[in-house]
Amino acid sequence: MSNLIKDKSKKIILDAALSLFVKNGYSQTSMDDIVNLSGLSKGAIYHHYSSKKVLFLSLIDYWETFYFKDILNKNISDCNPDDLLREISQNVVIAFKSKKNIFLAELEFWSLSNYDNDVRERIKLLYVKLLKLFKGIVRKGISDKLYKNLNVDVAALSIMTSLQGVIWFSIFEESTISAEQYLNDVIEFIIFGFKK
Amino acid sequence: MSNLIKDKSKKIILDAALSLFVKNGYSQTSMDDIVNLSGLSKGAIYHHYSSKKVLFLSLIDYWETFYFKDILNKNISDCNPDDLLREISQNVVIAFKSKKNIFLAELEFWSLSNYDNDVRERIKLLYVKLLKLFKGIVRKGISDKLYKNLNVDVAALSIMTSLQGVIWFSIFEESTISAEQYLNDVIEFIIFGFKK
DNA sequence: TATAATATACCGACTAGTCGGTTTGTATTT
DNA sequence: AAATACAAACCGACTAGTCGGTATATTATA
Repeated sequence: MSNLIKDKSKKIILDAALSLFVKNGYSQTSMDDIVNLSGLSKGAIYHHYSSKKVLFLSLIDYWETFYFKDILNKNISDCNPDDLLREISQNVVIAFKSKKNIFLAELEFWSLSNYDNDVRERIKLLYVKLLKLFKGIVRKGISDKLYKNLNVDVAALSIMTSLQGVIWFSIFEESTISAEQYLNDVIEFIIFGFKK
Repeated sequence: MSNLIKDKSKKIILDAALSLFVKNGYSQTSMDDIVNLSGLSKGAIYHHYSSKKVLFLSLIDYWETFYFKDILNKNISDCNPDDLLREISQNVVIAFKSKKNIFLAELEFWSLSNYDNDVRERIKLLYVKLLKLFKGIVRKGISDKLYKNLNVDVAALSIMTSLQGVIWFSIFEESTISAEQYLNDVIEFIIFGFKK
């Protein structure tokens, strides 16, 4: 059978698994749930993924390419750091508006990272990539004499935690302020703080 | 039987449950695990807590009084906003150093909030309290002409997300920077950003 | 004060059901 | 014919919650 059809089945399984894991959590989702939602059989799922955990780990890859490709592929060298940070923030806004699930998935990844080494190591990789990007931007800002002599590590972590604040919005909807407003304001706030 | 002995048993159960939920997660912790660690019987646990979920919800109260009492009882009126923010940050540092579990528990609470309304409403209460405190501090800073005319909601959320950044450290230990250093720096960074 | 009556705290075997994973079988493609 | 892709019945380990019963403490009564 062609790779296309094979990949199609895999995609069906991943889509079903992602939506169920996000909606009900990893442990509260049974393989039978995934069987029912995907329309495929248990045999089919175990043919493609050797265990529930392997399926979950594959989901992280799937999720990363789906969501983070826009952010991780930014080119630092020929860009204004301020605008790049605004752009990244906008990417998060767009992602939040179109697929709130993305951040709920991230929360699930965090949670499992706490008691599973394989998941933690996999997620760690992602944050190393993200922090590397943020550090690069901050360094460019400093060498361009745009930002003051910041502690690059702390600055990068501040960007990350601020952006990750949207997770909060994806769980606890707050009426007085929208996630978009928060992100737009907080990134300006950070940029201001970075300035000389 | 005296309330003292009754409360002692409850405390034993809560301590056992907290450490297990944090270590292995809610779903991955069985009532039998709690039976074994606490040394009490299943009957005893179900005598005090009608279900696993009720036990978990009680744990949130237990956790809140244990960790957040120092922070939530701050008095705003007669204090310098800058110093109060530093003090709160220090409370978080101390909590992190003495009991990393606190933040892993918070992560577990977040995760379950995602797919359980009762848990979400309970946790929401906590964040409303926290945000109210932060908003009060920011408002004081503004009226004291210490801070610029900030959007109070965004500023409060920025404080919260920055402090919650320590959760990241409790899962992914990063060698280049410590949680303490992060917290100390990020609170100064925020205070600086608030200034006129 | 002694005793009876009741309420609370606790024990642990048991049950009904769930879930991850296996096995066996079939259809399709190469 | 061999390998791949899938179907579905099945298995054994595990789990939340129950229940009949015991022990201990508190209150009522004589």
